[in-house]
Amino acid sequence: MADNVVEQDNGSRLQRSIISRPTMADVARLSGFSAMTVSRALKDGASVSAKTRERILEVIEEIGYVPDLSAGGLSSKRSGFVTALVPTINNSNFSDTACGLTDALSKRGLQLLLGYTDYSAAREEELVAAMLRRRPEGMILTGGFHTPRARHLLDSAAIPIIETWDLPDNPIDQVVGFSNAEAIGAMVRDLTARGYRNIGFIGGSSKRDTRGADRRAGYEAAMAELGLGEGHVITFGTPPISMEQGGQAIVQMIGQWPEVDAVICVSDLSAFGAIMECHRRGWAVPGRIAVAGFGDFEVSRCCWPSITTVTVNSYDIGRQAGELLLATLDKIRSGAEIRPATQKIDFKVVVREST
Amino acid sequence: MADNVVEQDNGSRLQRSIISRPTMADVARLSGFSAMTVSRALKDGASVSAKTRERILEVIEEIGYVPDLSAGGLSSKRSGFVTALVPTINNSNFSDTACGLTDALSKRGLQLLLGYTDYSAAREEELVAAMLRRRPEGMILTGGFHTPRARHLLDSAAIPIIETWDLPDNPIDQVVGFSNAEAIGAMVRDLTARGYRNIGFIGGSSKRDTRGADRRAGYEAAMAELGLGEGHVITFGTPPISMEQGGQAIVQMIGQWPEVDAVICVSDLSAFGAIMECHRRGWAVPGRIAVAGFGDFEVSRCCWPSITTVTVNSYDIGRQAGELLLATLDKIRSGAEIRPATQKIDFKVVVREST
DNA sequence: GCGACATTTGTTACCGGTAACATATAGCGG
DNA sequence: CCGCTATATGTTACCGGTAACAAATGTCGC
Repeated sequence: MADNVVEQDNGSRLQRSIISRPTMADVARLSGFSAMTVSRALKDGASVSAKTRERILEVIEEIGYVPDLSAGGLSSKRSGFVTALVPTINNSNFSDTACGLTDALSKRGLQLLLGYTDYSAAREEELVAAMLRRRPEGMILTGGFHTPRARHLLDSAAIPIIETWDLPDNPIDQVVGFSNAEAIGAMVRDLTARGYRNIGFIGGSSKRDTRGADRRAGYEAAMAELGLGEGHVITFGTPPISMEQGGQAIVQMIGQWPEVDAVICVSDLSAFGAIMECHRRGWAVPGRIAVAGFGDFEVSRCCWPSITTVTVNSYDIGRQAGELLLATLDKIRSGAEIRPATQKIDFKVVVREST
Repeated sequence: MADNVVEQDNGSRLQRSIISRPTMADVARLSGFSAMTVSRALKDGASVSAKTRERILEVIEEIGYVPDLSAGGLSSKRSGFVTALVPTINNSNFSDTACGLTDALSKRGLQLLLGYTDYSAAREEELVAAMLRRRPEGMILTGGFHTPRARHLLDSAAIPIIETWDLPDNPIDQVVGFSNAEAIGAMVRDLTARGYRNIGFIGGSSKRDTRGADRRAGYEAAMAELGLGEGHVITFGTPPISMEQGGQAIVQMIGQWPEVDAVICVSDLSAFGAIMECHRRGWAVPGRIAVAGFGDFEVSRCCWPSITTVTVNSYDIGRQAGELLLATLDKIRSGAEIRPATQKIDFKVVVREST
């Protein structure tokens, strides 16, 4: 695919505007007030007469002044943003969480700066270091596993940290999450109650996806607890989880353990891939084999058969984390006592056609 | 769902560290060098003796100094980041573009700051304003439609702007995209070549998704050109496009025009929803009706029947936009002439089982 | 019309770095 | 061992705002 480059003729915007952008001093000079008054006019709640503010805003509009937040932040020691790190942005669970965060934080004028770690603790470490250089007022992380250096950086950052989507054994600070192991345990119990006895599990082979690993552990624990044997686990490659992996895994599962009558997949995406592969091969779902997923993705609601899954209010994880962060910032400012706490988020097994 | 709050007992990290973070001056004092030398030690390519740098890095490590980029940027007039605005992050097309951008930009140490507009020009305007206050070195936009105020802000920003995923009639600056109308035209021709004659189109009713509107226009143009009549269009609600909407739309399509033998959907997501609804109702795809989508999402490759679609290298849009931005920044710095250009990205109709 | 107080505006210093220029030190050929 | 150049380091000013305090102006009751 050779690229097709077409010249345009709209002049050169950039060369026209070599002159540097107007600053607050320019506004001050042109309006006849001091820079400080201009600064106040832009901040609501400051004491500036209506007339003055009006005049200043006029000048601002006229010369197209745009305040520089990094200069302001340098002086006021408030950067005005919060960082969130998620494994991947292309996953409705995490993007919903990001939306919840944005909504909660924007109420107080805080911006969200998003980074994605690609499920890699090393990249998380890099991002933590890179983000801290911009002095976020708080940080939201996904999961409880971090490199020692990342943890050290976070520990000395002196800003509120919230870990989400998990219940870490040794939390840094605050937590908004749930137990992935328990959630899968609930799914195992639900399948058992419906009469399935030979329940398998399909998940990633890597430990990079720690929530995936927790889910597998939850499966194994529940199987043992219910006296259903050691279980049958098929693993596939590294995250992010793909649909295709689910398809391959279920073929392997049935090949290896034909007696398996139900499979729990680490994610709806792999469950979907598994179900589609079953269609292709003429294996009825749930007649020949039942399939359940995790995460309540849109595809599970919409596909046929619709997929039994564990639903978690992803948006709410973000919203609650955002609100907790705001509350913590308030406490820091007011000098109130900060008590690290864990907010547990509820999950629920949603039974659909696939089981 | 009541939230379950559990107190923890890990001490209060935040209250311990009220003391302000170390600055470059602290490093300077402790290492016995001047702040400027510390600054140079942290910048590669600067003339600092190996011994000095080593000593300085030692101190930095010891006291946990983290440089403040906003202070540095204020002085050097280089913020070190670029902003990209996408309609939504929860769409593999745009998130792939974001990955391509990240990869291209990180080669030169630029960070990507992502914002999502929710397909709203008003929110785009807000984001443009908010982002410009942080002085990005460039900005990547999705599509060519912006509010007048957003356009004005961008025009006076004096930074390179790249519009993507579209070929705007009146571009701001540089463009990396393709014609959505042409792409759908190619799909109409492909279906025609396969013998389909009554081709319908399913898309959003809102103009917010301008790429969606372009695709519809491309459909209508191609139908007229091929003498296939005015076509049959069913619209559903506002973006983001959901799978469910596709399911509802195809039922309406068949109800209204039973003679339709093929449907093009504005996105693979709605195509998928449509196909699943057909399954449910026992309408064979493509026997009773053929269904095509747009965007080559994973679900189309994996589902059964797999979905005929238009594939665009989303990652490459990002990568190329990133590289173009870097090249433009170089030109600005070297004073070379900047010629706004449009880089056309290729698209391709991928025929699969659903047609 | 005066003093007490509230409101509005100005001044100065500083946030934490880096550019630009000045100066000190090292390396090196003759 | 000198003088020249290259390299290493220091000094000063400034980037664009805001905090903190000072000063001026306005308001109001008596």
